[in-house]
Amino acid sequence: MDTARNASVPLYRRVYEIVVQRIVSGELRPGAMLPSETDLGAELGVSQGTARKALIELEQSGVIERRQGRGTFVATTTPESALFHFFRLRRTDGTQAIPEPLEETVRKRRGTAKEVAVLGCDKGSSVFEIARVRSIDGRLVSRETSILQARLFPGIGDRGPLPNALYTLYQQAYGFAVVRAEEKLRAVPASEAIASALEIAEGTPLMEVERRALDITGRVIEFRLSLYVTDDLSYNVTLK
Amino acid sequence: MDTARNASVPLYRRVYEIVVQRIVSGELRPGAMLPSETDLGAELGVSQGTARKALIELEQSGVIERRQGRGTFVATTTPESALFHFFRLRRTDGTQAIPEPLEETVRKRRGTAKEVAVLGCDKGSSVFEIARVRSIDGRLVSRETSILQARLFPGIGDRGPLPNALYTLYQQAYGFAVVRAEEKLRAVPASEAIASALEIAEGTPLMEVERRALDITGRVIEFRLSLYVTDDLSYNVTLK
DNA sequence: AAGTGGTCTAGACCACAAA
DNA sequence: TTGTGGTCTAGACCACTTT
Repeated sequence: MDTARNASVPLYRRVYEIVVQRIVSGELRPGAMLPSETDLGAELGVSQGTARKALIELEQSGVIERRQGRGTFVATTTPESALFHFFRLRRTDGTQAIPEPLEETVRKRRGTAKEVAVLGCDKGSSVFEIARVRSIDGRLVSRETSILQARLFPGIGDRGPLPNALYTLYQQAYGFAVVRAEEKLRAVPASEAIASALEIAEGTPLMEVERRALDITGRVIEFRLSLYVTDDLSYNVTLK
Repeated sequence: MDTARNASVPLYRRVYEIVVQRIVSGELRPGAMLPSETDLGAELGVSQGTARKALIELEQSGVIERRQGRGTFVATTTPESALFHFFRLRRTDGTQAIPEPLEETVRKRRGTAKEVAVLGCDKGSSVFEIARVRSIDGRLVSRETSILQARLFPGIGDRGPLPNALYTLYQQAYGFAVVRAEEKLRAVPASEAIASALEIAEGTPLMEVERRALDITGRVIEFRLSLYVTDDLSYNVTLK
């Protein structure tokens, strides 16, 4: 911890950034165990308490997971957590609904102006478009369209059927862990195309969710537009 | 800190609960200054570091606010923070929209079965129903219906026009601070009554938000059903 | 100058999980 | 038994705000 000048940035913050760098660089992969508080502190020349504070903040950011007696590990996006953490639909009785993918198309094309702006890539860049229709309890409930930078996800179109939880695939096959998502929700009428895809009447109210999925560094990994039929379902949020 | 037995609950957690009790009991009112870390620790017989940990968690819960050099204060629901913290609508360009109340009716009646269940009061209890229509940028955008236990909000119907930010009123006039809200969102068609109230076509897709507003102790203070026109607006959320 | 929260240290002990 | 995270202490010093 002696290379950087002070600049009034707290020591524990530097420790935080160093650990993030190790994860981003691939030195620490998802699921890997971190050094203990004592060892990390010794290695970086800070006290155990300072290393601990950094680890606690990393845990609160969702970057790592800590378990008493076991150790500290780089957070893993399991299929379950990825699917349910960012999937907010519940049945009206409050129970978790499990969405099953039914149809899926993947194609590569040039990104629209909005898409490249959101993804932060150059104008004219290629993107992958993953479109899926999903059902819950045997009823068609959603159409989702995910846009990815083609440069970051080579060959994602040649893998055959994609898993239910795309975020697990992003992490395991491409090393991008989604830790945050920003969403904009609106109520919109079903267009003719959507209505036929979801077998509902044209004009049926749908919940439109525009999502930006971000990695540790704040980069937009995926830009997704979802449409949900909320007859028997609701989108649940807690504000604090 | 010597009265309670250990029971494996951390000391800082007890400090946390003691401070919450002082706020709930009215001993510490919103805006009041708390003792310093050192004084609080000395008073309760714990170290400054332990008192500090409790205060940090209280701050993360939104119960208190801390400012270096100034002190620690019971969180105040200002009209601005109350209005914007739990009001998630933004214009499509992302700028904050300011909702203006247009019409307002307050009436007292028996709570429905669902209402008394949500509010946790006895069957047949009286409730206040506050219905409001709001506009943004001169356009009608929402109809909100808030349900309150009449027992907890005496005379709220006799105050004349209510302020834009109801949560500030709840806190300042009745001592209930809303610190958390749980919401269920759906897309629904406008009924005939709603359509005429909001001057839109019947069947127009609306965003329906069912909110439970909770105080520190987790009690439901208000049960609110809102309907929003999301033509030019979106409901913004960040998932972490 | 005095008082506050913010950072950092060094060490002790407890609770939990795995070998 | 060993190693991990979790709690708690006592004290030092820094940064910020107010008087």
